[in-house]
Amino acid sequence: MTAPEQACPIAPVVDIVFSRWTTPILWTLNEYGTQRFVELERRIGTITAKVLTQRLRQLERDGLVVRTYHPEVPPRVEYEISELGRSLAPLFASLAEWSQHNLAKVEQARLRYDKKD
Amino acid sequence: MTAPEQACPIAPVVDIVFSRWTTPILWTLNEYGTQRFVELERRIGTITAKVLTQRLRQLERDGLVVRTYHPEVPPRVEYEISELGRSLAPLFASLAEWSQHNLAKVEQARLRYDKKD
DNA sequence: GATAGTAGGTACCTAGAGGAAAGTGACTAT
DNA sequence: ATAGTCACTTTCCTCTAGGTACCTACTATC
Repeated sequence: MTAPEQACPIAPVVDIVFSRWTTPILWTLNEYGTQRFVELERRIGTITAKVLTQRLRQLERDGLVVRTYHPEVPPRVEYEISELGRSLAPLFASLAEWSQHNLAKVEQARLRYDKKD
Repeated sequence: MTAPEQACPIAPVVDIVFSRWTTPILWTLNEYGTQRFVELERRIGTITAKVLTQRLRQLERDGLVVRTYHPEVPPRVEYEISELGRSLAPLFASLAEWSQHNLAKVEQARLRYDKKD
């Protein structure tokens, strides 16, 4: 299901970086630094523990997040953004800037489209 | 289903720009210029007509794509990227560059992760 | 009469993503 | 003895994105 985008050279990186929940997780880790599981869970708010686990595993596998397990009681696990993950920061900043300048235009386009017809 | 990401200021723009199939469509329109429906369909390859229609409508509604209908027989419809859509070009270029430098690192991280354990 | 091309629309069906809720294990605090 | 904490895991359920197949209207071609 990931194959179809041979027409687009950025498709693979989009799959990795912009799949569901990855940007809130990476953003939060980059913004607030190293965090434990429940901290992430609370800050992101509406994500369920199961999905958060899945996404963190995927991000760890892709090398964007570093997971450190401390075998204490109760267990403690810390997540931090990796160097590779941090290399996405300027990209995210560009996105935020585009958003600031152009999100309103998208809204206006939607209003126009929905009004007529 | 779009609400949960209040923790992340780029979440709205990610929803608009990086939802499924949008990058291949925008990329193709930007690369090859104005095109008809079947041209897009063939170039992207594995997309079905129904989904392509859905995505094009969404992109048109968001103001990223301009649709021009010529009431001839047989009907002719042309799609082109809008100015707002073109404003994404530098962003896509940054993504392509990140991809060139770091996609291999993601691959290596995956190999490491899958090997141990 | 049959077929193909054009740009879709519509109805039906299925696979998979994601949510809700409960369980786990080992220890601590009350 | 009970409840609570942490970081999940597991089971069950729902919902929707996307696929398949067929339909439209009109013309040209064989």
